[in-house]
Amino acid sequence: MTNQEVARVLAEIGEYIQMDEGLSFRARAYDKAAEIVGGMPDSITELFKKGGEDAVIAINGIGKGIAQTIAELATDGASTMHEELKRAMPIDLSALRSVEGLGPQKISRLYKELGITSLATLEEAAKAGRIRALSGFGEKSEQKLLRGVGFLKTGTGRFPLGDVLPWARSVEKALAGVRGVTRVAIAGSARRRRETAGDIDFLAVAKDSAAAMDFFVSMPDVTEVIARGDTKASVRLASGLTADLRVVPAASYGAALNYFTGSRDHNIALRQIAQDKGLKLNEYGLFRGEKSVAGKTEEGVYAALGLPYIEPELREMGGEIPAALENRLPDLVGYGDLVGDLQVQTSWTDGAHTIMEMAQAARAAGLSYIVVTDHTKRLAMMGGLDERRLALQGKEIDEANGSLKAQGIDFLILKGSECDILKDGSLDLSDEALSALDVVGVSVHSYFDLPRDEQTARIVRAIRNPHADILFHPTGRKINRRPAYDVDMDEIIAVAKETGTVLEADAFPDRLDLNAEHIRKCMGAGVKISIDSDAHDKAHFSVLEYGIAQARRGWARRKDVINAWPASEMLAMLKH
DNA sequence: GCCGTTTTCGGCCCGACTGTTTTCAGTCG
Repeated sequence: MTNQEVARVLAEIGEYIQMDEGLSFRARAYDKAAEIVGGMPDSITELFKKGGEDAVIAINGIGKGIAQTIAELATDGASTMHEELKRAMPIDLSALRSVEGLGPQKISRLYKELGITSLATLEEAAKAGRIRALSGFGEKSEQKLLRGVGFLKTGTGRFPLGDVLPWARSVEKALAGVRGVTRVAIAGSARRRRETAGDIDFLAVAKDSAAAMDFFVSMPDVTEVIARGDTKASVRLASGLTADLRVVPAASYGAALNYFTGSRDHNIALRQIAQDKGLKLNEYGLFRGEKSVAGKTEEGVYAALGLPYIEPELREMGGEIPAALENRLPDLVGYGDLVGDLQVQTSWTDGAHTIMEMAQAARAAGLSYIVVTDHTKRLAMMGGLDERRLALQGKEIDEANGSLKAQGIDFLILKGSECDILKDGSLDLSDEALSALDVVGVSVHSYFDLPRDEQTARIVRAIRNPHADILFHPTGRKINRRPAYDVDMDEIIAVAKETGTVLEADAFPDRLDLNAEHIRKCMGAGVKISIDSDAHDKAHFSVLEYGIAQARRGWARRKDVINAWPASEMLAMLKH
């Protein structure tokens, strides 16, 4: 069983408990355990198999009771408690739970009093007007549930950050122009730069919140106002995305920004620290009794808690609190730190622009070198380069460099390749052709369905090729389109460490491959990464930001990222 | 159900909004 599956069972048990007890501490314990297991980098069932129940109990937040459930899941693939709860109430809990406004207690009543077990039976009952008859429910709740079901049927989940951040920034700018608004910020998971967003949170400071609220609920793409109070509004957009706005006084800006940035668990940990110091932390500030101790700035809040400032990308309860307490937070790679781009395609294959056009665009984006990495012949559909055309391209690069130099422009175009990894792990170009290149990237574009062992062995063979410098988009996943191929990344990382191979963090918003967790593993193993745009168009250098964000989420420092180094140092590293 | 250099018992994060209430429960983040 995967950690996600175990987490789901634990969370469902927690929800069932909530049906009877409300959000009791027992229910919370299951909820919390689900969060912990879901966020663990290593397999909980493997941990149990190796270390027994004791190893599981050693995890903070998991005690004897929940460890027993985990033990059952690891050995039988099922938990008696969970099975009994499901038997007593055979409902599609996760589907019903995803309806806006429907929580455990209402779900329980709908089942007991109307026999509602699924989205279909919920919709039927609502349409027949049977829900409004229940005490505590009314016509409005019934309509809201109906809208909720309708929304789920249109089926949208989380949106790639690259799709929503530009929109969020435009709203941020517009909000800043609303009368009375003195500060605006994007908060939530978008500020933490999670690779996808389910909603977007905005925070504003305004003397009079009404104008900001009015603006927010009447933006052109709002299709539904879910809530609108004095200080908080929530809307649904045509795209399916939800957006929240919260307005706070200036004195609370830092505390509120911290609160609305999350993650939820990070906030809970901070409040725990506050509590231990006899303080109370909420979105309005940090208080000792009635007296405000901090709250105007985020830095001030952290400082008053005895912590250095923690960057939003780290606020995921991935060890940032202990690291902060011990003053060993990483000095993260910065958004302006990249000086080169090691994966760029041109019109020689499937790119839209010429080598020189891409070089000029990269320079305009603040870079001082690029590596031209067109596809190779195996990708015939894209006009992949064979050895002969690659040599011709090399001549064009020499000429382009000469022309830049003649104009006194300090910019370097390097020769490279996105060389295809064939089914058996051999490379698509001859050793002779590869040895003429400055940087050799290798990548998988076929046979995604190989068994795990075979896929891993194939990629290992490719990166063991002495010419291979970088493994491009190592897992092949495309967000919301296809999962990663089945590959043992721990093994790949171990071999990369041994061979000095660099692993790429492809910055393209639908790839973000490596993801933050894998980058974190690379950091742990001492494997270097490159953050590349995978640009196919002049406009694509802007996506580097998303790759940097994921690298920061993976605790990468500037010195861990080879294209944050000058070209000479980067090349010296690749050639050992 | 989990946890503990103040505790093995008695705590456990905190507040806004909605709808149905007539003082609050449920949900959400």
